[in-house]
Amino acid sequence: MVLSQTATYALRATLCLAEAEGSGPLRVDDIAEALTVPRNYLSKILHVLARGHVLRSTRGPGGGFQLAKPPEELRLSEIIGHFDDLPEASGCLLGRDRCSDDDPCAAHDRWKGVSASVWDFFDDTTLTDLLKSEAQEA
Amino acid sequence: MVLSQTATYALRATLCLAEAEGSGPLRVDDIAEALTVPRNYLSKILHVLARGHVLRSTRGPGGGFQLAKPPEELRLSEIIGHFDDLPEASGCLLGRDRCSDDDPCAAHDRWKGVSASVWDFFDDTTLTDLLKSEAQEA
DNA sequence: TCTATTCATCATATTGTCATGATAATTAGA
DNA sequence: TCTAATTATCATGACAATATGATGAATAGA
Repeated sequence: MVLSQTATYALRATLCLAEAEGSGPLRVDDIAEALTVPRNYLSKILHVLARGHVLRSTRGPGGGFQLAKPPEELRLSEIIGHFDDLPEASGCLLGRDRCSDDDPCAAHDRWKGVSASVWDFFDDTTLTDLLKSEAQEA
Repeated sequence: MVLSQTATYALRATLCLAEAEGSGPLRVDDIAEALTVPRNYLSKILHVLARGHVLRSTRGPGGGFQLAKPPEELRLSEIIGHFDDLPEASGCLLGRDRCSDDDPCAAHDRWKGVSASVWDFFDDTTLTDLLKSEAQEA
């Protein structure tokens, strides 16, 4: 997989919260059930996103998780970046510590463009973009 | 990192063997030292590549590893595919079991093109392509 | 203030990746 | 045939990612 299991869960959960935008917080239990994802594990993931100001959490009755900002402002990179190294940060394809235009590895020139297109995807796409695609289905 | 440590070692090792193309087999010890990579671990990796007909191994004095075919015919996908799931095979960004044009996830349409460009890179680039880039360096 | 609800956190288990060290099997050449 | 060289394989360990279960802390509402 391109993304870790953890990042995938995070993405699906925020997408789920984006769909429910405006109708109050969702409980971990409900999200976990909707996504068929381990409850406590998801809880920790959502907690990370809350600490990272992607979500807001409220405890007690009626509590749960909500998006911290409108879905059209939430880029996939903001979500995934809390769990996986994004291509931009993941550096050299051949694992060199430093690899730049000035000091390139054998793959640098060819890999650079591909790597950038992946980064651009994660950084340009918002939750709203994904919701739109979903709405277009069928 | 995009590639696992293991796949990175495999790629660097085959690149090393491509450079030495024609001058007889290289020993694991020498490759491991040249790449600063754990010896026994690399041994296992090279063994996998030999089983996968990417390399040929010969035991005993004067033995070692060589490419099983000329470097211009060896695509990165053939090497990496023995260790990592390539984007083509890694499926849905959101981790769905099945995700296709007919039954797409929310990210499918937008991710498809990016994913394909990554796959194309690994499947179109040969060891010779990388050696050429290296030669162009300063 | 009490209680039920809900997130937060801790302790632990499981699995896969990365890595090391020791030994077996094969082979070229003396 | 013997020996040294070299890959092949086995046993094991460290560590991170994934996952489970139990308990703590905060809060809305009675």
